[in-house]
Amino acid sequence: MSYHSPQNLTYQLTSSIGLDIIKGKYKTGEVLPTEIALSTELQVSRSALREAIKMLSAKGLIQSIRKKGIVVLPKSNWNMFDEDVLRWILSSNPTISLLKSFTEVRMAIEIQAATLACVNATTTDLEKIELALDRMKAAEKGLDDHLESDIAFHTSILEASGNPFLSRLTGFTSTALKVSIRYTNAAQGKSGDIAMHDRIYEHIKSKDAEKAQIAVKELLSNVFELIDSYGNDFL
Amino acid sequence: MSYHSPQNLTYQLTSSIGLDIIKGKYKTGEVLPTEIALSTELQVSRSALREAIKMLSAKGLIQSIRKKGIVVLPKSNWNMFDEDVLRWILSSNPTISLLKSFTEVRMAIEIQAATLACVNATTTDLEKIELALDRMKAAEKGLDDHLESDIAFHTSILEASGNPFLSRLTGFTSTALKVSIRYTNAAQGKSGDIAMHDRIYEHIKSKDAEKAQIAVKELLSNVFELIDSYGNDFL
DNA sequence: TGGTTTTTATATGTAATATAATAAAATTTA
DNA sequence: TAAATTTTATTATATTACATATAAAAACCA
Repeated sequence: MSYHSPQNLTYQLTSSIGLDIIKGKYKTGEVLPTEIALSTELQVSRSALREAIKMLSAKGLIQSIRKKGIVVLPKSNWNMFDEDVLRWILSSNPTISLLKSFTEVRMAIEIQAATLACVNATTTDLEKIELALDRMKAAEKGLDDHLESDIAFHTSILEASGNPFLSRLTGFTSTALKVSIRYTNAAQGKSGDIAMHDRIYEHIKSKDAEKAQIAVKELLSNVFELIDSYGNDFL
Repeated sequence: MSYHSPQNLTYQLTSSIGLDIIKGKYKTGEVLPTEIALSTELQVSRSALREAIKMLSAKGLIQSIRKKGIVVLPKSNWNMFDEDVLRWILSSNPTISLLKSFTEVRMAIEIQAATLACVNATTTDLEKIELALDRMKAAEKGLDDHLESDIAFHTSILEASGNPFLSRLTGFTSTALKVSIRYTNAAQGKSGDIAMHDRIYEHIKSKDAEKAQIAVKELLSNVFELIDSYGNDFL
């Protein structure tokens, strides 16, 4: 899903410096080494480095100021909904608290998406949700991938909402799912899980917004509990 | 709030090309003119142009591909929660439907934020909300700015949520408010408006999540109706 | 002819260097 | 000492050159 070639030097630099910032090598308000220092240190041209710096500033991590240098912006400026930023944060700092925050946002977004889907979902949208559900059932029998089908289910609801902002949060949700599952290790195969997903689908199909909301809330509350119980082994 | 100097050439290019893409001058899948063509056309160096291109690709609007060129990515890749992208979209295409979608997202986000604020808000957080409320009341008497104080109120609740993702959506909400108000022209001065804000604050203060949720929902439903009624004059 | 390989052209990727603009720091001057 | 001036450090912009990947064209071959 990364739309930058990883072999691209500029993007490699972006990731590397971005990670350094997120890991706290350079803290808020601090200035990075000068462009010349950084480019010689990393053995790349100043142009390549500058392009990476521009990408990071486009994502809200840093700001270049003449004569002063490249300063790290406060976290409140970081584009948390940028997939790169999200991935960098999670790959370096996947705390339980962050996973919970993730789930809280999912709760807000997915409940609204389900509600809107009850009104706006087209036949095609509904088919996509059902298809994802079928894949989840197939995964139970080892015929498909648990994680991928689960992601497909949730993103198809976001898309069915008919809201362009919600439907572009598919990357957020899929990242959340990937990380949650990697760190809680559980989720899949839990009995009753499919049933809950099924219920969400049925309520959306029958356009019962209230019940759909409750069903989504129930499902995500379970994720919440899961993070709490399994999560304590980590961090 | 823009953290790039507007006099900065690279950023000017970024905005200009970004707007062109959003306005549909270059459509999804199409390739932009080559770097050399663009830079000569715009009378800037190739380096400056390339830096702008990198910023746009960091925001998910385009992707540079060797030999093929700079292609416009589908809208599903655009970072809609990036403030630049948001502003470009709204300044060129402020449809009623988009304003409604905005409000739907606010609904999702702010209800969750209020709920969490009931649990997580610190004394300082509550003071900030109250201060914003006081400013709104002052604005009623012409002693403060309506829009600014309204924005302050809503962002302070997002911050009080204690959720790092929600608290970084302040830019989204403030943009939504600015645009909504510019295009509906109304909202401020509406009797009962202050009262509703007051109620939200009181419920958060007394940690009554359910009532806070209802109050936020009520307020935003009003915004919704406002867009519907006033909005039809536009678009 | 039709498919395969080789060549060429083209666009982005990377590098190196020079100069401009600018804001902070240091110095000079009244 | 305080204001004006100069120096300096850092990013900003421009220019040029070359590298590299690859799509398209050309040449080749069975």
